[in-house]
Amino acid sequence: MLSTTESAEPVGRREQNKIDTRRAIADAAFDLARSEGPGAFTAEQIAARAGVSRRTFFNYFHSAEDALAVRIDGFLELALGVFGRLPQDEPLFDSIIRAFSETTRMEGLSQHGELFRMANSDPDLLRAQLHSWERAEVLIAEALRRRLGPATHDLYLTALVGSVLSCTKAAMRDWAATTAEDATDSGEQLEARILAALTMLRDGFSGPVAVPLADGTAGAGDGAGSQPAEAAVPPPHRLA
Amino acid sequence: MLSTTESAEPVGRREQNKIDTRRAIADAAFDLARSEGPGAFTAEQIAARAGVSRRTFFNYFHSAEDALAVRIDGFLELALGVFGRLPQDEPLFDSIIRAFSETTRMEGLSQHGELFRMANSDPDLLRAQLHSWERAEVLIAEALRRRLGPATHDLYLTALVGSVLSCTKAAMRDWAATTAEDATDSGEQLEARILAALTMLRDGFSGPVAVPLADGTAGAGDGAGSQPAEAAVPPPHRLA
DNA sequence: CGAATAGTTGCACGCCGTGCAATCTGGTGC
DNA sequence: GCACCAGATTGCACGGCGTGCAACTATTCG
Repeated sequence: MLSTTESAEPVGRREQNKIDTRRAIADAAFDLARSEGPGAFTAEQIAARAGVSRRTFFNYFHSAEDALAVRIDGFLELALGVFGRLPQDEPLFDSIIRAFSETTRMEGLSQHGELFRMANSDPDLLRAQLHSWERAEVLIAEALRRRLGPATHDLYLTALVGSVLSCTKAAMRDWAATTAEDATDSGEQLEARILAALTMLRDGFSGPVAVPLADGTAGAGDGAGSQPAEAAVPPPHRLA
Repeated sequence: MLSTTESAEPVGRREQNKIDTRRAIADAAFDLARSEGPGAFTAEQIAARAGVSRRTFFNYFHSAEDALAVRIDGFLELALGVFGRLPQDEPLFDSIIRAFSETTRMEGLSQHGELFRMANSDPDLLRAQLHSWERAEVLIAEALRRRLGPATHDLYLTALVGSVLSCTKAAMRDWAATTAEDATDSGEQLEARILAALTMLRDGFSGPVAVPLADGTAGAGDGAGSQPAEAAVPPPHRLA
C-alpha cells in the first residue's frame, strides 16, 4: 500500500517527533471537521485534541483549513513520486495516467472524498485545497521539465500541468459526489474517472469518454450525443 | 471597449449607489496594494480610502484580498458574456478561443498583470484569485451545458472547463511575468498566449505551439525539440 | 408626506496569526 | 555521565479580522 509517511531512512528522535506532531494535528483537525462540521471549530480545539498548545499548532499550520488540506498535498506528492519512478521512455500521457491511477491505491483514500465534500460548505477550506493543487502544479511542472528537457517552453509546461491537474480534480470531485467511499471498489471508481478525464484531455476533448464500470459495461458518458469511446489503461509497464 | 460595468438598463439610486460603493472599495484596495504592497494594509485603510466605514467594507467583501480578486471575476464574467453571444453552430473550441481572445480587449487589462504578480508575494491574495477562477468554472460549465445539451456528462464538462481555464490562467501568468503592461501591444501579447495555450489544449498537447509575435515571426516555443506549429485565430465570425 | 424597505454605521466580542522571551528536550562532545 | 547547544514548545500580548446586533439614515413607494 502506498503511504504518505513511508520512509525507511533512519530518523532521529527530534525529526520523528515533528512528524508525529504534524500527523497528530492533521488527524485532530480531520476528526473535528467530521464531528463538528467544517469551519465550525477553532485552532484551539485542534491543538487541544492533538495535545499541543495553540501556539504550537500555528508553528505547524497557518490555519485550521491548512491542517485539513495537507492531505491533498500528500496525495499529490505521492503521485509526483510515482511519476518520477516511471520509465522516461514511455509516452508522456501514459506516464501521467499511470501515475495518478497508481496513486488511487494509497491508504486513507476515502478521507479525500470527505474532504472534497467538506469544501462545498466551507469556502476557506476550498481555498486551502485550491492552494494545495496550485503548489503541486509548480512541483509537477519542475519534474516535467526535468523529463522533457530544460528547453521546454514555459507556457507549454504550465498549461499542460494545469490541465492535467484540472482533469484529475474534476475526476475526484465527480467521484466524491457520486461514490460512497466505504464501497470496496471505491478506489477503482476513482481510477476509472481519472482515466476517463485524462483520456479526454489527451484527445483534445474531441468527445466524451465513458467511465468504465466495474461490471464491464460502460457508464452513461453521453456527451454531445455521439457514441462515447471507452478509455483503457496503458500497457502494464512495471514500476522501476 | 469592453467594460465590466457597462449596463444601459435604467437603474435606481439605491442600486447605483451600491455599484459605486463596490467599485470605490475595489479601487481603493487596488491603489493601496500598489502603494503599500500586497498584504501590507488593513481593511480599515481600504474603507477609509473608499469613504465608508470598516463595517460597510465587510458588507461588500469578506476580506481585503477579495476586494482585489473581484477584478478576476470581472474578467471571467466578461469572457462568459462574450461566449454566450457567439453563434452556437461554430466549432466549440473556436467559440472558446474567440471568447477569451475578445476579452483581452477589455478596459483595465494592465491591472490584471499587476494582480498576478502581486499574488506571487501574497498567499492570501493567490487563494482569493484561485477562488475566483473556481467560481467562474461553475458558471462557465453551466453555460456550456446549455450549449451542449442537458445530457452532457458532468465529468466531460468539468474536465473541459477546468482545462480551458487552466490554460487561460497559464497564458495570463506567462503574460504577466514577461510583458510590460504599459506596452501598446500588451493586449495582443496576452491574446497570442491565450491562443497558443488553448490551441495546445485542442491538440491534446501533442506538441508545443509557438506564440506568434507582433512582428510576424514565431517566438521560441520549443517544446520537446520538434518544430512547434503556429496557432491561428479562428475565421472571423461576427459577434451576434 | 409618511410608512416601509434597504443600506450604513458603531459597538462588542471571540478568534486569528505572529513576534518575543522563557522553558524544555533531544543531540553532541568530552 | 555531564555540560552544553541547537532546536522545539509554550505562554503572553497585541493588532487585526469577521460578524451579530441595534440604532440610524437614505431611498422607494403609496
